[in-house]
Amino acid sequence: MEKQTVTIYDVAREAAVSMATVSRVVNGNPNVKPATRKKVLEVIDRLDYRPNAVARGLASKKTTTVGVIIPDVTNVYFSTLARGIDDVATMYKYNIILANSDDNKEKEIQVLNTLLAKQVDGIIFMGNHMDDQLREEFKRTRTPIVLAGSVDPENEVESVHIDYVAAVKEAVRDLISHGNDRIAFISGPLSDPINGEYRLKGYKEILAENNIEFDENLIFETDYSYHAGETIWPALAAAGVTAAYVGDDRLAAGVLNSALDAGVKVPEEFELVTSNNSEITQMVRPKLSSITQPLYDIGAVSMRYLTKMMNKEEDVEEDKTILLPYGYVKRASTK
Amino acid sequence: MEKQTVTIYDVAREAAVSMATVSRVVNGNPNVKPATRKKVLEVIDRLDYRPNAVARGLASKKTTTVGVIIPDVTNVYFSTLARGIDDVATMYKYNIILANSDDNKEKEIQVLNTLLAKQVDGIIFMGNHMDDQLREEFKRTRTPIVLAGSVDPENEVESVHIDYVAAVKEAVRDLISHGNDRIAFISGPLSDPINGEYRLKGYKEILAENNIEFDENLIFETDYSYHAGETIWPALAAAGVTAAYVGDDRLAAGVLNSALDAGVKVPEEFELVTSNNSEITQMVRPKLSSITQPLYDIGAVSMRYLTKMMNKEEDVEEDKTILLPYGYVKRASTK
DNA sequence: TTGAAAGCGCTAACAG
DNA sequence: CTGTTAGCGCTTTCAA
Repeated sequence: MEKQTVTIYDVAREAAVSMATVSRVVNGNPNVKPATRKKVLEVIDRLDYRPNAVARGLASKKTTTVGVIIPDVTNVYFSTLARGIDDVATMYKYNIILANSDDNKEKEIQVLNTLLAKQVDGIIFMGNHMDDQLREEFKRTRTPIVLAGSVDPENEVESVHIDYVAAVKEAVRDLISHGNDRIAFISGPLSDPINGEYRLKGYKEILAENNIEFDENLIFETDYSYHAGETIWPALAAAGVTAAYVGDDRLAAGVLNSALDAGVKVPEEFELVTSNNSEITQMVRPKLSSITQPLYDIGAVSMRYLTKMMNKEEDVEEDKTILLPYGYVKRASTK
Repeated sequence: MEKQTVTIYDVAREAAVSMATVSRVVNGNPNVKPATRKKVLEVIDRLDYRPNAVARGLASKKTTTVGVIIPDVTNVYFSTLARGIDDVATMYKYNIILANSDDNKEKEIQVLNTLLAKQVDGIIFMGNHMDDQLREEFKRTRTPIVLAGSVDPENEVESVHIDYVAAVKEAVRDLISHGNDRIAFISGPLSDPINGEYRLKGYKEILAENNIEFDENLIFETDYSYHAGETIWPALAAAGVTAAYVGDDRLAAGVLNSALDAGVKVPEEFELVTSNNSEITQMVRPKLSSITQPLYDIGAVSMRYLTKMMNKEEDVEEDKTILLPYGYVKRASTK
């Protein structure tokens, strides 16, 4: 039992054909006489030959692997996207190199470069903020890139996500319809376009449509953690809030428990809706009303989109951004 | 802007040195005169040269990427392990190819083979059951493999995890100390050694030590989902259970809510402890008492262990399994 | 300290 | 339908 590395050459010799022929049968090229194919296949089986993907990649300039940049796998929002990505990647015979970026600019760029060095055929990027530097890096490469569940305000790089503005409007509209007029907007960093531009825009719009004055004191900017929400109630109470829209489920669970632990009745005295409809929304009591997003599908569609770009398929979308449908489910955290 | 692929050859020409020299500076080989190194570095920078990792891999037979087989990234238990793995992988300049297996034997084997075809330098496997077939596949390859948070009952392949038997004993002991003598054991498939062998063993042992007769009707075998727990209360009630040990947090959240929704008082009428101390345990009310496992560390240590094996370091552990410390935190779900 | 040259294992024209 | 022949871009002896 030694460093037995069976190569295509060994197979060719044993089968008494050329390497080219072996290559053909391995790659399913139809131009091979059935008899020879059978013979080669037998030898491959007998020798337990396994094509070396690295050599293949070097020769063909295709690695059948795509890079996936993710802020943190540990966050269900992203891991769900990742699952969708991996599933369709597998479907199309691709593998995924997963790299955590912590949403950190330096890491993102550095990871991007090592992915490129590894010659990935494409890249799926998930992140909360796309800035100019990153956009520049993206433009420097000819490797296709698509953003999954993330937005590029400049709309220069292809992306797939939901219509955040409309979704937030729908959620807040529900709150307004119950008579609330002091509704908190609680989200992660407003510097993330998804919060500061889209969601906030939806929030403001629906307020305006209902003649409710926008009050800056009702905007609560935190991070995405459960912990951030856990201690927020006093601030909400001080602002005279009776309802809240929250941009992240874990954060929402924190907000909910924070209110509950303070003796507040939900939804009687305080209503809240969250944004991702992850399992968490149903594990807490009362269950959380939430915007629903087809996270798995966003990942899946992103990857599908990427395959089209990698194969230079003709029918790539005219528009660079694909919008998937969102929904809204009412549960016990709202009246 | 064309297919500009700058190769090591271009750099060599521009810098008026040989490819070998360029290779040396790129790889930090000390045998290069500072002056030449500087010159080469300048050209590299000017040409924006980026070494092709695939070519490198073919020539050196090292890809600096490791394969990670995971049942489902979407599960925090595993994604936390994965995060630990990725972080130390990055630290050691490795990248990770992440592949979901759904705990499915065929997929596992198939994924293993494509990983091997891609010439990964090592593999980290996470899965609930190691069977003979898989073990055979593992033994066929010379690529180092370590199990993270998973066990090989035969102890033939290296692994890192906690002492499940002892951990369960501690958790159940707490329940017993509160006077409970009809304690349910709720877990995923008993065919998974971690449940059927280790945890169950701990459960039986501590029962025996306290002269409590083992009752098979108190064993509830389900899957790992939240949903599975959500409907379990009637069965528990029928069995006259007053406490339960649960093998998975999501499952535990389901069990808890199932009891709560049936009007049962926790912990007054029903106590329960769970196993992974994920964030979920603190999001539900009452918060769940739980065994604590250093999940991130298990991932990190696994990867560190793997690097040692890949570098054939001398001081690889004598024993094939590394046990990390566990803990137990009491919260409101137990008296 | 540096260079020449032989591969690594496979694909992809190009002939035949 | 099959074989020949170049590489793909880099590492790695072996000499110098």
